[in-house]
Amino acid sequence: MEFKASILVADDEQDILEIIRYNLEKEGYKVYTASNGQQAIEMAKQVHPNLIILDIMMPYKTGIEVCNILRSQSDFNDTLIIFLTALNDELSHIKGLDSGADDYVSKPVSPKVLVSRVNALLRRIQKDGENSKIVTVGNISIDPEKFIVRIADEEVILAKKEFELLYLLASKPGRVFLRNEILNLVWGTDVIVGDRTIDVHIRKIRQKLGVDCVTTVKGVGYKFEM
Amino acid sequence: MEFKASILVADDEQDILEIIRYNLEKEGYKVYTASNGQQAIEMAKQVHPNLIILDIMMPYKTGIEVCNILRSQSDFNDTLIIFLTALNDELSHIKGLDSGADDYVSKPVSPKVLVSRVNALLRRIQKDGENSKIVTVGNISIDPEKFIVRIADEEVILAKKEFELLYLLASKPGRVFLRNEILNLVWGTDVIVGDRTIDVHIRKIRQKLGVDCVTTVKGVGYKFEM
DNA sequence: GGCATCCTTAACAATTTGGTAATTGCCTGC
DNA sequence: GCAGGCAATTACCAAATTGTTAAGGATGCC
Repeated sequence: MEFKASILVADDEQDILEIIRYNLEKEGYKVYTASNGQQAIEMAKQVHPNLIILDIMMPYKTGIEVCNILRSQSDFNDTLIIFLTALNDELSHIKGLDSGADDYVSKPVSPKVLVSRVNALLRRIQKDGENSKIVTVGNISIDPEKFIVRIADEEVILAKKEFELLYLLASKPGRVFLRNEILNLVWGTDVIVGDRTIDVHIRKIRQKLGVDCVTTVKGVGYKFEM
Repeated sequence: MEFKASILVADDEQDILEIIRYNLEKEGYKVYTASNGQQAIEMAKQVHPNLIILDIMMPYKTGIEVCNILRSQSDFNDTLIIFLTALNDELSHIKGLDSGADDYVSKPVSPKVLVSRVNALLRRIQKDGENSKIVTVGNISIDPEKFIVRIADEEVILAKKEFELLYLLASKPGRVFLRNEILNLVWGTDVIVGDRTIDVHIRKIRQKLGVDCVTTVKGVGYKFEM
């Protein structure tokens, strides 16, 4: 990934927009902007940013309205939202947070403070990405960076697709992945492969690993378990 | 779980500690307290709270020191930290957030605002728990993600239709499902199957589970109960 | 170019599942 | 006690699903 994360900033004051953009880009974020509530919603749907900074007082739709609309869509469950506002009264502070925002910052705010808060919020989701490294289940460990699978310190070489498939299953041991899920997550949505393809790869994995850790759930999918 | 989440509050002013405790407990949180930095660390290691509220100015160890110590241990990777302080200058604000805290609140702060911020932070981790659609009734647990039925830790393997049927019944224990309802919900409206089909599946479930938890309501339907 | 590996597909075997029909058993009302 | 209605049981078959194997095209590496 080229950028640390993507951020959508919505404010009707052009100056503020630019100041924030400058500071966030300096930190390595990809920044999108919108200058009113309606535009913010449209932009959010298009670019699906990791975090959205919303001014509350905006034309067409207030930040709170935007927040409510986005929060009602499951696509934006994981999107972080920060309110930015000149209102400093306690009530709107609470209202903002309770409407599903993750943070609330009062204007005037120094760019540095804002950046710090953005970093603090994004630190959590970034960690998830980083952590998805080595998976260890029982005496099997899978290292996606080194592309190595080890069973009791014995290295096993898997082909790319086999590896991706195994890694997916092992990332949530016990959980059943539907054939469709597997296709989407390993092959992607735009590639169409025959039904037997998955089976053949599963077979090779089972064969190469020697251990029986991939279980078939007929009519449903496959799962990884020791 | 009895409590929504557990929170450790560390502050050297007893009054503040009590006010915060009162307000958080009112919200349904389990609250632990510590009155200096050292104590906060010890307490954190013992109770592993979901969130820690740290006053910055404390004897023995400042909040920032506590934060750094805890953050350096992987056990506390997922622990949320909020700084609470009278210092309102920008520098400590940034320093606090950059040292790995998740939020920073300046004193004097109204309890309501603090509670809102706590809620906002915890909302994210609580969601993870909700996702588990595991149904548990008595000593039977049904996990649709892992496609597993457990009776007193004994795994039972059910076929797809059997599983779906059992999951439906168990999702509302005690409630009677009409044969028609069952057909619609498990088989769908467009598939037509004979009347005896349900019985046969029910029989297989009873047989495999070994426990008599599916009750027939003659002329009406079936229900799940222990 | 030649070789090896990987990915996919096709064909067939093996297995499991879901559904049906026939029979039996149980309860209820008469 | 008997008939009727409904559910339980059993055995069986067809359909759906997966396992296995082999083969061909694609790709990359000497």
